[in-house]
Amino acid sequence: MSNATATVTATDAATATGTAAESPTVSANMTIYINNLNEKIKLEELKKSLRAVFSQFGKILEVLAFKTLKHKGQAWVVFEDVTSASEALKRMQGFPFYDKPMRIQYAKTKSDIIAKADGTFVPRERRRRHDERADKKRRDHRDANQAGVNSAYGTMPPHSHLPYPGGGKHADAPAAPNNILFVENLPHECTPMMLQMLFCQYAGFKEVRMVETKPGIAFVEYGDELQSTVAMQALQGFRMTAQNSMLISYAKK
DNA sequence: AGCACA
Repeated sequence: MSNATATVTATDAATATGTAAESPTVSANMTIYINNLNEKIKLEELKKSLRAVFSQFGKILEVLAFKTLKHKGQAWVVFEDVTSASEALKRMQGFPFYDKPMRIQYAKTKSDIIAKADGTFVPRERRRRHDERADKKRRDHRDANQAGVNSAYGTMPPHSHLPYPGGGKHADAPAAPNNILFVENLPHECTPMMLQMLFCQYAGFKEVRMVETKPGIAFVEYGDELQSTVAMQALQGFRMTAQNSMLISYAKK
């Protein structure tokens, strides 16, 4: 008996240590690092949607995402304080976003925007691994402007080639966050009134729509996508009956 | 898988 107890204790200790294996030496940070994001989503939309989904946890200072090979499918959301970041990390871990569960960790390092605010910012040339230090911004007389190709406005538009022939959405892409929720797995005896009682608790509620010929699903409309997102978070997985947990996603438009 | 500040 006491042996067993000792074993359990040892296991607990091992487990506690093992927990760190999920996020090795990364401690709390005001910035969360998200990966496993759907790489098919355009950056501007992705950042906007991340902001929509995460702003419920606190003020967001910045959302960063890049499309380079090394950084596809990843984003950083910078919160104003650590508490917001922690809450976001916990609550949104594994949240289905564009059909893929988000994987969230704390960022490994402090975001520039934070460092700038607290005075610890050091310009990047120091920490960039091997920056060709060609342009050290030397005080040479201004170099001949090379036909303007490197001007601030010379960058390629991000949409120079579209991944899908349709020019945008393709069949299996989930709907982007929007003001209308799509609710599934409802018990067949569920009525619009029952749903209204649940969904009208959240700000911006407008209406519930059900389709007679399609039992088990409903559409719930809010004033905007922030409001619909809050309701989704709150009611996701809500048990209507022992075998009916609501599955909520954004409606396709 | 991949931790940057375009």
